[in-house]
Amino acid sequence: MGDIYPEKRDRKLDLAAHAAWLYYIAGNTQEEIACKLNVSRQSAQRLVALAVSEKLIKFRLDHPLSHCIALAEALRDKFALSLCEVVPNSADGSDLYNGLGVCAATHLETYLVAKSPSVLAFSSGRTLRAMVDQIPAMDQPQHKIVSIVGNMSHYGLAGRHEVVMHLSDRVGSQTYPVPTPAVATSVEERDLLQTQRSFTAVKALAEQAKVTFVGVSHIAWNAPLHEDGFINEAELTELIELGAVGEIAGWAFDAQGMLLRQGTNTRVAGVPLQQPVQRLVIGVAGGPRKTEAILAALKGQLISGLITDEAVATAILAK
Amino acid sequence: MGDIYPEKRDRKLDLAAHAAWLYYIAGNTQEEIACKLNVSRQSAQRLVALAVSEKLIKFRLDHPLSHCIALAEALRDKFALSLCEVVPNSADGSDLYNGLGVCAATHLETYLVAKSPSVLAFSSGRTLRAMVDQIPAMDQPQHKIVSIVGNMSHYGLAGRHEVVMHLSDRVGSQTYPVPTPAVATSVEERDLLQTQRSFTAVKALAEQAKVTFVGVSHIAWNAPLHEDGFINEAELTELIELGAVGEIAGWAFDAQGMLLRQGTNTRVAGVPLQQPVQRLVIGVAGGPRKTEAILAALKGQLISGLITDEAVATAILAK
DNA sequence: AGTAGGTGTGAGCAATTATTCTCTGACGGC
DNA sequence: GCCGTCAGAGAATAATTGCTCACACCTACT
Repeated sequence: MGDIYPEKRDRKLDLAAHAAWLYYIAGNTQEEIACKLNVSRQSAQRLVALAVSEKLIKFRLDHPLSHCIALAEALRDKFALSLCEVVPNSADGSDLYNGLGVCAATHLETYLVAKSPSVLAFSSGRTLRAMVDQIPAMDQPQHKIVSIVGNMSHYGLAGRHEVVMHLSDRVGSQTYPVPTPAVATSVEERDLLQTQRSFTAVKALAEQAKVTFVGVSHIAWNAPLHEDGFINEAELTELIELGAVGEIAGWAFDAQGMLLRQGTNTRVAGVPLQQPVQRLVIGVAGGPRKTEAILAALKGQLISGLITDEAVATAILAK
Repeated sequence: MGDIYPEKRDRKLDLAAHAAWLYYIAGNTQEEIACKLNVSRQSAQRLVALAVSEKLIKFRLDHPLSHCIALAEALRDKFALSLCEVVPNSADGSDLYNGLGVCAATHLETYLVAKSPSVLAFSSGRTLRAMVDQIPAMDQPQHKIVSIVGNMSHYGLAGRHEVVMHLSDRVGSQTYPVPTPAVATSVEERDLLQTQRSFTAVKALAEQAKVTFVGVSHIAWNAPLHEDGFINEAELTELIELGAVGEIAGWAFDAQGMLLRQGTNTRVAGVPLQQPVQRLVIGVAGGPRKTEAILAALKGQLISGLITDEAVATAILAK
């Protein structure tokens, strides 16, 4: 009688298929299915579950973003992120800042439109600037917008990719910029800057920020930190020799995401990063050059949220 | 500002896609989704529902019988059937009786294995005989097995495709055959037969049957009713001229499924059919020749359940 | 033959999901 | 500019679903 076993199992799978059809395709409830198939409601439930676990019924997401969603969820799982978004790459690779900006902006907006006052913190950079450019004008004076990074170069110029002032222009919130260079010329200068009343206030605010948006940059010969004049060539060389692969808000870290204890990191004038980060810090960054830096930031738990592009997400997951 | 509308809608669809992904593919609960997407639980529910209604998420049944199941459900809907099964056609078209038999037998078995006594009624014919052949031996004396159709030809021979005696042999139930010809030679003979004690008992039982399995046959020059000797050629010709396209348990009906009031129908010696049928009467029939007869039986509400094959189901739905 | 282990079933209950209702805020017409 | 209408969000509630348990049956092993 052994030969009736597989047959019996087949019959059950057929029934399960039928149940799954009725449930997912015809939209019946399990009670209706039970009735139609002449089984108890519990059995109907089991049949549906069986069909799912046996992969008799397949779910397919028919949406342009479906691949990105899958990547985002994979990243979220792998690095225990509170938030992860992956934006599609346009075919020609242009327009990346825009895509990231739009995506990050929608998240930022959810905080901005809230009526209850929040503290929102930001680093600077091209990507965050693209985000701010997507924010429509509004009037939300109840929020506090804090910069966690000095935005002047050594030469006193305002940084090219200033974020917080532009944002506060648009949303009318109180702003707390950090009127110092990103990297002080000496440890002593850094210490001095950090005793300033304005800096301690900013630091206290930043530490209670509901969310912090940060850029993630790579460190190499074309590093933005250098190109934008925040560090000089010698400092950049030193960082590279120390193994730096990326930087967040001026703080350089190695391939494992560990913040360096030497080089310019001894003189960064901004609010320190937590490692591992305890609050919601969303890294917004994309582009193949940044892949290693972003991966490192994730490994080192410097960020708890990530908004990136499809190519980077794919590359990170492939490692 | 009109141009932000479609954008807004897109964003919602993106979100809905994400929610659906998390729900159906990642198996998250709606609360987890709500948390991950930073929306309320209700909104998450709405997003999932939206994704389903917008067909963002597709369900596909990956099962050999999936097409048959879809056909069966379509038939069930169209003709308000309590039960409908469609069995696949084997590539070469052979083996149809077997397929129908196996399928019908599984339904019959569910009644037979029950411990509480039931009355089960049957007509006769090749297809039902194939069903009975699939029933394993068991010992269920509590049931009553009733024939609703006379099973003798005019010449006193037992019908070639006798059902109830074979079934009772296998399951050990009490049997109530109808020891008359299927069609009497005259109205008077029919009336006489129907006053017999044995017939009235059978009729009473049949009318309380939990389920009735009937064959559905076509009426044409190669009609089983004629080939098996239940009616002669003149009677067949008459039926065809009266517009008969099919027959159930000897009762002929036209293309609309209306039982004829003339011809041999005035002399059928079996239990009458209800029209429309109120109880569970399962028609078991397949093969392209029977398509019209089966369709008519459905239209005329002579059966409330159908077990047929894929080709017939497809043909019926195409009409 | 009797019993232990496994498989499947139904009941009841807990968790999840769907629906309904109400409210708020936005838009358009007057 | 004001009011009506209406979409969208949240709360309450109803319905559905999933889980756990206990029991029954069946198998296989002693």
